[in-house]
Amino acid sequence: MSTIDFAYSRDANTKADPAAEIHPCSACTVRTLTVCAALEAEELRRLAEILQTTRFDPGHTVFGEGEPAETLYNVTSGTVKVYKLLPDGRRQITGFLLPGDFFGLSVNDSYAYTAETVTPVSLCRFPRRRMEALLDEFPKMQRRLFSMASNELAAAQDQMLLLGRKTAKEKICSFLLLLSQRASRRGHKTNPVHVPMSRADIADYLGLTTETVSRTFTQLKTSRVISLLEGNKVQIQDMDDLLDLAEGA
Amino acid sequence: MSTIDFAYSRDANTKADPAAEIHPCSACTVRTLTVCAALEAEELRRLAEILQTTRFDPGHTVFGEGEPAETLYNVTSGTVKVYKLLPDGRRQITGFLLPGDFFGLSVNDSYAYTAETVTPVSLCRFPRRRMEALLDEFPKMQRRLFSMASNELAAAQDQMLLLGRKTAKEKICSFLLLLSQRASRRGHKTNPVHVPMSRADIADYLGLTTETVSRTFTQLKTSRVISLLEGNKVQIQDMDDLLDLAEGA
DNA sequence: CGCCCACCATGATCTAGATCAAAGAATATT
DNA sequence: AATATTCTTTGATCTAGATCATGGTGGGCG
Repeated sequence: MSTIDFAYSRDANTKADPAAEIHPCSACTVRTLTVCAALEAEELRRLAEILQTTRFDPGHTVFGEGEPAETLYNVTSGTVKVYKLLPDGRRQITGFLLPGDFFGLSVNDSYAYTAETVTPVSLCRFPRRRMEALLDEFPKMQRRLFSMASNELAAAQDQMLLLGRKTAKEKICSFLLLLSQRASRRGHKTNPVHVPMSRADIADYLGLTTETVSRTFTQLKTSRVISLLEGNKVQIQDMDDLLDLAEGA
Repeated sequence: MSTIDFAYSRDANTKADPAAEIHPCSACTVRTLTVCAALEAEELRRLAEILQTTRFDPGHTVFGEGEPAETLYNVTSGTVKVYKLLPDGRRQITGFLLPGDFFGLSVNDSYAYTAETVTPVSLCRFPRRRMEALLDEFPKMQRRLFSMASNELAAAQDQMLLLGRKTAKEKICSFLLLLSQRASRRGHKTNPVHVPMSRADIADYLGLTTETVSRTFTQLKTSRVISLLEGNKVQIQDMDDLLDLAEGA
């Protein structure tokens, strides 16, 4: 959910084992190194000790809303969606997690949302109790975590503005812009931007229906704002155009 | 934005001076005491030193989006709204702050939203730099702040579900329920619940128009779910009813 | 006391986006 | 290669809530 600047950005290309197999996670250790940039060698060694990586297929539920929150996750590769449901099945996706993002943090004892993989995903697991112990020992990590939560909060407020007040077209443009910006922060190319999630997922993220998402994409394509490329890529024709469209300016 | 459980809950009834007058804030010191429950006497003394209280009239802008974030605020009495604007003036209120709530925290150097008073308000000010220094010294405060941010994040996700997927009726019912719950957590009576903000503010919080808010209130009144009392109070007839209506169950 | 002005309610109408329906297009399965 | 399955696009229609318009109401102030 939170995006962090990493000194490096390539993901672990370890041809990892099928779902649920577990092994130590060296890539994530490096990530964590950056997260806790100021940590001492000893502290890093201790952190690395508790890290494990797991690989999941698309459509796998990592954890469900209400389950006891025993693990903090970091995305090593792939995309994860987190969402909340209403009793009748209406769904709101509250975030897409990309490599480098953390999720599963909870101050209560249970998860407040469901987390599900969108693509094949590698996750680095931080057992909650051991993580908390580390936090007590190393205030710098605490601080970093707080700053991550604050960033997420700011993003959440942007999303509220989007959900409450933007039109369908503005929502789609904002979404593409967001993906592009996040790609840039992770050191990937921002244009064309990779859109790994389905129309239905985009709809549930933006408070729309799949039909409206689809129609809006064709509309943007027709008016030469974007073009749709092979492999779920979207080419943005004019970034400034898109920026204006995203804010209704 | 965040709600915290306080050992005590009555607000400072000090007949304070007109807008912008400043004096030491003893009530807030007590609040902060609870926030940092585990702090030592010396730590508390240091905190009390940096606190100041200011009183504002309704409709006063405490700070605007984009201004340098130099102060963290705690609501001593009254109600504050925080919102974001689109270039053409569309507004999304992202939260109402009640006594005990903090706002104005920013990891960046500028505020991400505008904060404006709804009722007469007393605010306790925490200068940012001195606050940060204290946080460095006392990790427990850092921890408490993190937990507050996490709670706010969970609330933000609930609000996204509301904005993206709920009907007007469900939104209004959820809103009343939220006010009631927050009143309860602050040790006030939960029914009838005090609704200090205008229809327009409620509309901008729920992603509706004033007309729809008004219509929905009368609709709920007609169907005997609530009744509107004197002094901006709303009597909830059946709490369970309301809870079902809020989730579309 | 009564006038004003901002808030609130309610009616009439409109429309963005939902819903319903069905035909392509892509991907997986046998 | 043929077939099932799921995702996407597009069309036709409907509707919740927006917009436009107007009158009611209550609290502040001369």
